[in-house]
Amino acid sequence: MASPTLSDVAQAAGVSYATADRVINNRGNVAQKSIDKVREAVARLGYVRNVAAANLSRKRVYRLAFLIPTGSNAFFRRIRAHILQTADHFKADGIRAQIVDVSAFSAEALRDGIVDLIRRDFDGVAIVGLQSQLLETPLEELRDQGVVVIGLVSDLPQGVRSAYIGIDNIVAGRTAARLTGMAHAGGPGKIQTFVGSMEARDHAERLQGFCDVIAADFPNLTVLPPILTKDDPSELHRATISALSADTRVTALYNVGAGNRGLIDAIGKAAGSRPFCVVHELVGHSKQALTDGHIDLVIDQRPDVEVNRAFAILRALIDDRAPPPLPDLMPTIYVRDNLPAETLNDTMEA
Amino acid sequence: MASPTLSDVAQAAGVSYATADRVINNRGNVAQKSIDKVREAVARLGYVRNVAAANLSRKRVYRLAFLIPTGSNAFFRRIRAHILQTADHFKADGIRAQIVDVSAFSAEALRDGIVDLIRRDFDGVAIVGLQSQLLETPLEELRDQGVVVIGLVSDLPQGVRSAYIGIDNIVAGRTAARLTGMAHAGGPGKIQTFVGSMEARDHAERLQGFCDVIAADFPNLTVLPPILTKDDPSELHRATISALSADTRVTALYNVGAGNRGLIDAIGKAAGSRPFCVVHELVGHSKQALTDGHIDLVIDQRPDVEVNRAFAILRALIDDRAPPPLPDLMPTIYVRDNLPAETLNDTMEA
DNA sequence: CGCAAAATGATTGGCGTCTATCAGAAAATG
DNA sequence: CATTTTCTGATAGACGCCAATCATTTTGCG
Repeated sequence: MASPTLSDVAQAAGVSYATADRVINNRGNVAQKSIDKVREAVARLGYVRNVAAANLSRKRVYRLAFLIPTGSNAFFRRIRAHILQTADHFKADGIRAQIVDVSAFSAEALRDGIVDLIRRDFDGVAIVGLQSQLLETPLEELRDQGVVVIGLVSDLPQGVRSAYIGIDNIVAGRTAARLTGMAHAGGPGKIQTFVGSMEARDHAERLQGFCDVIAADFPNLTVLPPILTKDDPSELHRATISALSADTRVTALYNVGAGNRGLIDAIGKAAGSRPFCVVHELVGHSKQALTDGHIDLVIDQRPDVEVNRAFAILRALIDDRAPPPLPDLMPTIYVRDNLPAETLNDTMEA
Repeated sequence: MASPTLSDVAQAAGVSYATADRVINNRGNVAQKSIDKVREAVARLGYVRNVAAANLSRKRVYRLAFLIPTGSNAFFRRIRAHILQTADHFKADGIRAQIVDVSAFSAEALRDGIVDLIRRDFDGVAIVGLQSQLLETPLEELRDQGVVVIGLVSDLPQGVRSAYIGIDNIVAGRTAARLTGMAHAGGPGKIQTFVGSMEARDHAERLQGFCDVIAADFPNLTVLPPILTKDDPSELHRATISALSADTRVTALYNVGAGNRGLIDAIGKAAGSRPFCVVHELVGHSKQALTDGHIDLVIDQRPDVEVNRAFAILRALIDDRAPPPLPDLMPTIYVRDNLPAETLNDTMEA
């Protein structure tokens, strides 16, 4: 009934513990015949290495770093809170995780942040990345030191990271479009879009996906050229007001980027009926706006799920074993009725 | 830099290892003064018990059972696959999980299944439950043996389980209604609903939530009385055809229960434009129907997430410690654009 | 004060694995 | 065949914690 140990395996295979150990840890200097005997015994007994004992014995400590942009962005505050909370829980499993601040969206700053990591002896790092060649050399250096690197939320140059954890932003845009299209019930419409910056890859991809679906499946709708907002709430506020008051009746608004507070305020103050509104990321104010009926949909990338995955994947990569079965990550649709219970979001509001 | 051990704590507190151990394991026979000293040292050093070492030492084995209804239901096949996969992964952590079959939706059979568990020495069980008083006595007996019991997907009588892991079906129904309402864009409409059985609590709750939202926020829409289908695909097939051909133009279909294959077939064969269609649970055929454009939305309860949670919560309850931070569980909305990548679902199709 | 009760210290033998060492046996080599 | 090379066995000390024992000290109380 009890799980077989490596001693049991050795005995069953008719070899010594030392030989069995040599086999399962690939230490070499073992005859093929012995390897086969041990493998057979492992299979027969259903031996599985006890990771608790293994980690204890080899004093495994996972030192993880999360490179996260600074700034007051509500979304990244959410990410940070999740990381800290998860890190706290995993302390008992020998995992130390810390957040390293990088100034937001500057390739140079990010490169410097990565260079700093090199001397700090981590086992794995998760980075909110950028597509910049500046990062490639330092990331290669990190990797050469045996540090596992993954992209989080926003991808790194593909050659130098072991995994990317984040949603597909084309899918996110397509999803927004599908629902916006549905909400027109076959009638005509004009959709005003807002982007923070067309250089931001996620923004561009979302807009791309959005336009693709509208063009393909909703010929009755037209997508107006995006208004640039720099993710700045006051810019959005202004742009929203002008979109609402334009003669050409806009039937829907879709903000690809951040700064939703401005959009929401503008809508909240506007009189009469409003267009169908879709934004990204569920945070304090977007959630409130859903509840209040100021907006209709929020497409969220579930940073909590992403952080969970990041921890699990980092651990798996460091141990060089298969990650546990984890929920898939995809853009999640919130309406006012399926909002998650209050957890972190409220405390985030401040 | 290295984590403090209990010996370090004892030393820092100026007591012996034995006393420190007595404190952190609540063994009693310790003076308050010593307790305080140890607590202070723990806080000061940031001591966290090494669970790997602890579990190793106490030979912790988590024996878990999942009581799952038998039958060819695609949803439960999905659940089973996830359980087996997760169980396999956690073998290395000293977790043995097995699935125990119960014949579907019979309170008597479920009671017998629970009674069988009593003699089988599990540490925790997750049960796809029913609201039946029949279950209370055997569940109490289980609990008295120190077995942790949680409800999964469908709740148990509340007094006798430690947690429930599943979505709120009222929320699920409300979500379906919100989107169905949106899809009418303010125009008039008639919605045909289908339920498996009004005795099934989840069905009743979904319908309830659905009707509530339509009544409150979409006065232009009417919900037709539900058609009973017993979750039988051929019943649904028939009912769908008649709903589609009725003189009174139906603008939306909402199936609260299972048997979607019949509904999908009927729609696929129908000519011309079809009503807006919403169903529950993403499985092989509902996913295909979304992709093919036969239906518009699938509300899913993410059984993979549920199973993940079940394992984590059971472990936490057995160890009497806080569960790890986990993603919230809520009805998830799928359109054809945000479908998860293929994992289990395909193999499930057979 | 004296005695029982309560509290503490000191210590031990695991748990299953890793890592290392060393002697001895088997196999390959010329 | 002797000699080298390759392989094997036996063993031991960690890792951090648990559970238990036993001797000793401190405390409370009459």
